[in-house]
Amino acid sequence: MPIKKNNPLPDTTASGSYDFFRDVYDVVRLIPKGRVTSYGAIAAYLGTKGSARMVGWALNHCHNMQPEVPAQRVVNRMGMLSGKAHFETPTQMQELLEQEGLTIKNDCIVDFQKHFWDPSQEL
DNA sequence: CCTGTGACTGGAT
DNA sequence: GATCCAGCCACAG
Repeated sequence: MPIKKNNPLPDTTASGSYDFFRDVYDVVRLIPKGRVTSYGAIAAYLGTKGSARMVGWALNHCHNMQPEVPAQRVVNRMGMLSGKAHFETPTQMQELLEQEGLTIKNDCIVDFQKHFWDPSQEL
């Protein structure tokens, strides 16, 4: 179930209809430090299972978002940093994760399963 | 309105 | 196993 709480994002973006985005950002912000989740898990939690791409697409717009979204904690189901290219520098995503106590090897989170955080199970 | 494009995923090949 | 393939759906042009 979507979070649907009153979370007034600065919005702007003219187009309106930012419900999906807002929900994605809300869930991502709830990911505990040092834990990670997958696009699919978030999509499933929001009730749009199978639309993991939308989650990734939403995160692609999180750069100008306030408050900031810890997008580094969202990776694909294999635990790979598939979105690192979309950060300010290609190494920032890995560095951020390492700062949170995770180990990255070959763009892959070591013991991904161990640090996995499933919103539909934890929330 | 129609088309192309994804920070993805699960099942088929 | 590794790869391919087809859904997925919001958005920009």
